Amino acid sequence: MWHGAASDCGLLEKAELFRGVPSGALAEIQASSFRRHLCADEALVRQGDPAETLHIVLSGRLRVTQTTPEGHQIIIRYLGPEETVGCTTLSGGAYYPGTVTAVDDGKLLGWNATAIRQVMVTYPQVAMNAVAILGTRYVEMQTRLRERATQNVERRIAHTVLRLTRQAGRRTTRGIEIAFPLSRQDLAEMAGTTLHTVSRTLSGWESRGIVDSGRRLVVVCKPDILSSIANTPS
Amino acid sequence: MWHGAASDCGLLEKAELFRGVPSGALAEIQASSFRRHLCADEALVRQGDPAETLHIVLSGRLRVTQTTPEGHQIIIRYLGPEETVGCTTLSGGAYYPGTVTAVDDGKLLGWNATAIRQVMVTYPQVAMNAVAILGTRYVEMQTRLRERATQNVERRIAHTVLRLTRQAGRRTTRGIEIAFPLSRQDLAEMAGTTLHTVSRTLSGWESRGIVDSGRRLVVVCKPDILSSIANTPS
DNA sequence: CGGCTACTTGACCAGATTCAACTCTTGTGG
DNA sequence: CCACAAGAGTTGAATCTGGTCAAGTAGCCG
Repeated sequence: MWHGAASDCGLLEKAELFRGVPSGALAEIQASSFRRHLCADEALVRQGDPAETLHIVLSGRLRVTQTTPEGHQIIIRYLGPEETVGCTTLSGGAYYPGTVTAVDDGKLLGWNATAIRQVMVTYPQVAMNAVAILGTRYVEMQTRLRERATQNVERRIAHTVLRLTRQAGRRTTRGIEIAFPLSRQDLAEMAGTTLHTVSRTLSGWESRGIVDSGRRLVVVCKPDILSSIANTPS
Repeated sequence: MWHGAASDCGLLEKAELFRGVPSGALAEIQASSFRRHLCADEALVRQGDPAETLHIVLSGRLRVTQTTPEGHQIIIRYLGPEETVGCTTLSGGAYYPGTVTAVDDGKLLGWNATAIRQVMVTYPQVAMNAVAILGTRYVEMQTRLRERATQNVERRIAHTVLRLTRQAGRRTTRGIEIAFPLSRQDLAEMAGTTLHTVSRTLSGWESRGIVDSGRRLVVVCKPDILSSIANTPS
């Protein structure tokens, strides 16, 4: 669907950062960009490095993580095609707050900090889009923080899985499948729990026929029941 | 210090949203604004209402909260002078994700959605500032989420208190005092715990001479020891 | 003084983490 | 092609942090 669909012109027009920008401008913007290929498990930016580039995803999927000094890791989010990587560069932060790693092989388009900031000043629509992107992510984080503070593990895992189906769900005969490799550990780092608890919870759901999961795979068979779990007060 | 210092001209020049904007532009921007007074405990915007206005704080302090359908509340942040209220309006969200209430009496300047979006398009610096503000808050939320996921209660409370001293700390003879009324419940809603646990924790610190707290009051006597608590792996 | 709100503290309990042992997949190299 | 190592997942048992319940004290305002 996404893969290979991007011809050489029109790479930018669908990107969330460049929506609504006139195509003449897009050509000029693209002229200042560079291409980047990324293999699975390769890091694009590292936590703590100076924030010097911004990328948009053309194909593939990336994972954004943060690691504490003690070595605990959490997953901030996954990014797919059309999305923006390295927002810190947009907002003028000095260092990347997290690490971005490829989950699949993928292609990206990149700009350095000064180039993209110049683009924002020249084309206000890009700046407006940037505001919208960051605003959305900010609210998303608020929601997750609230979930973490007020819900028990099962509900949080349910929410996490549902969010992922919305973001990267693929219809199959068995149900909605999360379209990239996702381990118990990954889910745990998103929901703020341990892989053991995730495993137990998925096992429970599996015995009730709500999900069908395997090695690095989750398929939601009964999304409605999962939503009701996600929304039932503990 | 802040109170009353703002004369009629130059209200905007210090606001985080309008930094670096030429003063001619500021006058024009201010012309499209309206004033608003707010009494303690009065709500400025309500969670779920259409996002129609943006404000900046001239004086006083505000609290941003989110409430779940079940009635659990969390505190997203406190806002003081120069800060921006209702960022959702900037980023084009349809509804306010949280409720903003006055902690003290205060004065604000407001714009409606179309006016402020027009300002951003006309003066790219404002849009750039908006990107910076949202970027900072986004990273802040990431940090809190990570804390919530990886640290025990005591560390989280310590971090919360330290953040508040940085944001609204006032030097006194006893130590650094948080300069607005702050109950155990408030701290609990920020650190993601219960007022009981906050109370117990503060009692413990008090007996060690680290803090000195009373009814809706927290004074940090030994900030260095508190930092070490905040940064010691559990 | 009485009523209200904020705060404190003890006892108990439970959800979730930790520890530990084991199984199932998958991929690799002899 | 099979063996085996490494990675991923499962599950039971013990433990414990922090929440819940309950009862009481202290400060504030009309």
